Amino acid sequence: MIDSTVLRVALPVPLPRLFDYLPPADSTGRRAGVQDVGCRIRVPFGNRELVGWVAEVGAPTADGRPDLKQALAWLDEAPLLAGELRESLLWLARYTHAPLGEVFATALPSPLRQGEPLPQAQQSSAWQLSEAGATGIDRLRPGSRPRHLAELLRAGALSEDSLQSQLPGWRATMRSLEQRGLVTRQARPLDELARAAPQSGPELNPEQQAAVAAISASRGFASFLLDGVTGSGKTEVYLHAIAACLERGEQALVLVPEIGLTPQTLARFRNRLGVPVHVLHSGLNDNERARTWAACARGEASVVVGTRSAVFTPLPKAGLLVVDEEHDGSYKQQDGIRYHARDFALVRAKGLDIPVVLGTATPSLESLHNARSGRYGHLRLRQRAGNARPPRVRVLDVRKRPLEAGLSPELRQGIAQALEAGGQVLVFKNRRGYAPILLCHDCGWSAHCHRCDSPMTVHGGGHRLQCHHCGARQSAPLACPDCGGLALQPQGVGTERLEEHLVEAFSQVPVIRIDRGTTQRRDGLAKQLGKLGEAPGILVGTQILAKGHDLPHLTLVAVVGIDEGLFSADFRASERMAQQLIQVAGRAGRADKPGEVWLQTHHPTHPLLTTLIQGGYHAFADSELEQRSAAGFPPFAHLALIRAESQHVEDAHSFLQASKRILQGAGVAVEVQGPLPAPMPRRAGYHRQQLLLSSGERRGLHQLLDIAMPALFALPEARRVRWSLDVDPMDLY
DNA sequence: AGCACGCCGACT
DNA sequence: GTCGGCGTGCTC
Repeated sequence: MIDSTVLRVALPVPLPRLFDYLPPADSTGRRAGVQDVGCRIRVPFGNRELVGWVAEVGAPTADGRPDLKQALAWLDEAPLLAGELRESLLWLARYTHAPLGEVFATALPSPLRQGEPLPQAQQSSAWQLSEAGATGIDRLRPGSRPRHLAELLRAGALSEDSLQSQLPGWRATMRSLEQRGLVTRQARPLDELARAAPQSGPELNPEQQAAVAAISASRGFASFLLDGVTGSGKTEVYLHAIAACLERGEQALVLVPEIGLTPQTLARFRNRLGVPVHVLHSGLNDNERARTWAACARGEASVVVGTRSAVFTPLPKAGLLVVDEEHDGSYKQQDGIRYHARDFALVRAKGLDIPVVLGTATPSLESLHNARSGRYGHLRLRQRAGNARPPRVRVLDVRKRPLEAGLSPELRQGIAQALEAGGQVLVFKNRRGYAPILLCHDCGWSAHCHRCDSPMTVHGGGHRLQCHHCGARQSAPLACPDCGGLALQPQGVGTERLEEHLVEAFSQVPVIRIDRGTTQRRDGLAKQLGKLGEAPGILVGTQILAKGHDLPHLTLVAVVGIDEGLFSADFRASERMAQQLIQVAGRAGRADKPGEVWLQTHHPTHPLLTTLIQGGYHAFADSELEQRSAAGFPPFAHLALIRAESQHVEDAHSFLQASKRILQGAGVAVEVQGPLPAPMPRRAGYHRQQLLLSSGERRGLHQLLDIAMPALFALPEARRVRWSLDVDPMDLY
């Protein structure tokens, strides 16, 4: 009995417990102790090997088995997950009621998860313009690839990693520039190269100054809702607050929504801050992620901009967290560990004892509620920068009006006028594809997905069918499968059909459709928008158009078909619709050209619309918060959803039934509803059912889940279904 | 989640 | 005669 120490290890398996091991045999004389908590370790598990994290070190538990296996090897000298990040992840595991090992696995880039050593400092070389390149850049043909690459480098040297993410396939172009002596390769560390004199930005207006002052004045943890109308210069506020943070030698982390991370945004951060800006998004490869993670862990990276998962970046010298567009739904992970990056950012800021800024023009009702109740500082920016005027909103009542491709004659005329006046037009329709339904006019049959029981969307001008829920594709039948008739007609209007119609009706100007179908790549959107230039033209698209790039020549935004959103069953549908409407409306008009928003609807007197249009987003939010309060929905109640899916309905149902018995037997006052069919009762061949838990007290909800989750894992019925728990579900799907 | 063990159908 | 289907049981 030389060493009775036991290592309690968190493993990336869906089992709600730690696993005990004897410390590995170690020739270096390493003795296991509390200092090893957070180190990765390789262990035998069943008949395979896993990488786990030492969560606790201690004496063997009384009920533990006597025949412990020995761990195989240490993978870290010093803990990889320590201090604040470890504490915050422990919190996340408790909050999501998920196995700790799975939470750790979610937080780490995959090479580190798989046991690779922490990468060394950035060694990849960087490229910069030579003197000849800096002077000769204007001689490169505008719009060409070499010119584009040279423009990227004009802001300062770039590492090969960031080139890879900004301009895939850059190497060939770079080689030709190198042969002409326009660029040089540098092996020096990127930090030295990229540090440039920060450029100054526009002068801040008094509201922006007040916001920056409030953020910079806070010592220790403080949370702010930066509630600023579109175009009010929230980014300027971030930049000033970050600059102040950099001056103190501290790190800043900026979270952005999935489609908000554009090369333009990055260039702006790089130019204005004068330090390397590290990027983390889904397009990076594993090694790039691991390198950036390591650079942050060592405190070498001072500014990180990233999407959802960047919230797990280690920040030993943290000074500021920013969550841009905090209302955006992409911050919530919808599978695996269902965390909300905005909420977790608050936990991290608390743990790091630094300020966190949530910025948006359309605050989530949760954040607004927190701001109003005094939990967050409420910083408001009411003015648009540069004296731009808010767009004028006009509601078009289309009841009884003849519609062509869903457009009324008035709207078509409005578009024509805007184009004639030299402006650009955005037509917003939140429905991809040609038409949402293929209907047989003879017998009433309509095309449904076999695996989802939901209508298939018509694509390809009427020739193809696609299920937007599971991705299934097939060609459209020529005759009705039911009655054999030839009267199959696409019903309703999607962006594709709108595009078809607009191309025909406005053949003299370019019509560009932008939705998930046309814009796969990250830089694709910029390229497509570039095609429009400054000349009159039409953009047709879905919500992907609601944010991101500046469209300075846009004078008319036409919103078509928001009526679906007015009557959705989901409790967050109104909020989402209002946010979408405000965001897309915010695209219209800049300083020199006032913008207009035309809203085509069958429900011009719907209270939601009238409140939103007459009173703006905050008036809408007031009335919506009242309704949430009355109906017992967030932020006035706290929800958790247990979902189960299975090939056989009975399996899902009996698991949830058994779960409900356990939940109700726990003696905690939490309302349990269900089992009910989920709003998409069948998806990709699986039957989906759910159990909704709600409580006025967050504490009670968690108490119940603490008691019940181990029992749910142990249910024999659990093995026959795919199930998950979602604390704070975004939608009840 | 993986992975093995285990007992019933159509094929080299 | 086997290869392989997925039910069920376990992982310190």
